Amino acid sequence: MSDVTLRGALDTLKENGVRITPQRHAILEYLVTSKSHPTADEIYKSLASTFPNMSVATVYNNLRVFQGVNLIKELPYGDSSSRFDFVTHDHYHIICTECDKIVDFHYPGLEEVEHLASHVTGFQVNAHRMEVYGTCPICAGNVTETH
Amino acid sequence: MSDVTLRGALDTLKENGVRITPQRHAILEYLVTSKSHPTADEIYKSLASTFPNMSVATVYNNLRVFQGVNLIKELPYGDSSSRFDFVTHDHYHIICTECDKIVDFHYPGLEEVEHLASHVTGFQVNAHRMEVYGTCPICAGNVTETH
DNA sequence: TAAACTAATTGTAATGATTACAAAGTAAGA
DNA sequence: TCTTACTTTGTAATCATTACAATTAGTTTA
Ligand SMILES: [Mn+2]
Ligand SMILES: [Mn+2]
Ligand SMILES: [Zn+2]
Ligand SMILES: [Zn+2]
Repeated sequence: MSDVTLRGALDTLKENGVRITPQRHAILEYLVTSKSHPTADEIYKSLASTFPNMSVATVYNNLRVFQGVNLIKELPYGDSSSRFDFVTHDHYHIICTECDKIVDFHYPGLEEVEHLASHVTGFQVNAHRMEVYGTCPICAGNVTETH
Repeated sequence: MSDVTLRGALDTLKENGVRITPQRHAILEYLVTSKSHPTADEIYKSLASTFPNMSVATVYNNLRVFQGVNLIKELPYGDSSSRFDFVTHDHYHIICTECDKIVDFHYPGLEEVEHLASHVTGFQVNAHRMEVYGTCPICAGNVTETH
């Protein structure tokens, strides 16, 4: 099924006239299959064995290309490096402030907030971002490690 | 009235055993009176005339001290520098993606999202962040400049 | 196909915000 | 006063990201 997702992503590139190079294919595949939210450096390091000569600049370049055609979203964080999320459907993130784990969750209906914000500020609204912070079950000690 | 706010902030420092140095007083005053969301560098530059010898490290150090006693909040952004918000009451931000203007707005009741997130992920929830992005009236050209 | 043009990658230097750290200064207590 | 902890300062280091020039690869044109 992530096979299908990858194929769809490659189609999107084609439709937008973006060449599918081996590097792009590999970066995209990594984003789709690793269901995590990797940093540019994580992608770079993970592909180093397959592409020993790939430049870190190539990773950044192509992450920007992918953002340009809405295949991925950047999650910028102030202190550390940005993380990248392959876009399937809209969702939010909850982040453990102890171990930095990021978990997806769904919540409907924050368009209401967008409307209100637009109404009281006069802005034209395009998007919003929302993140919940807390402690994950493992860090909270509520869960016995699997053995 | 921002006089009162500043005095309250200084009290908070005292209560927490944090010394009130001239630099701390000035940085805090700047945060309270400028109702904006300044960067560390903006604070540093604005106080340069009064404190020609103040180090930029002092600004960062004290911004962290103020965060420690919940007087201010950091708004980290991936690409550019963090902005700092003097904490009065809870509110959200709407940000113009053209000119980077930040405007406060209020919205009640996102505790519901926290609850749901906690329920579906098992996290203990502490906080959330939410920002709306769009185009401000001036950048959208809906407003004639004041003259 | 060869030449010409365009897009993509690479390597490396530069940028810029933030932090680390050591030295010097300042307040406070015994 | 002596001692200790706290604070500031100046500067070097860090680290993610970007800029840029050179090289390579792909595509179009003749
Ligand atoms: Mn996600
Ligand atoms: Mn604010
Ligand atoms: Zn955790
Ligand atoms: Zn604007």
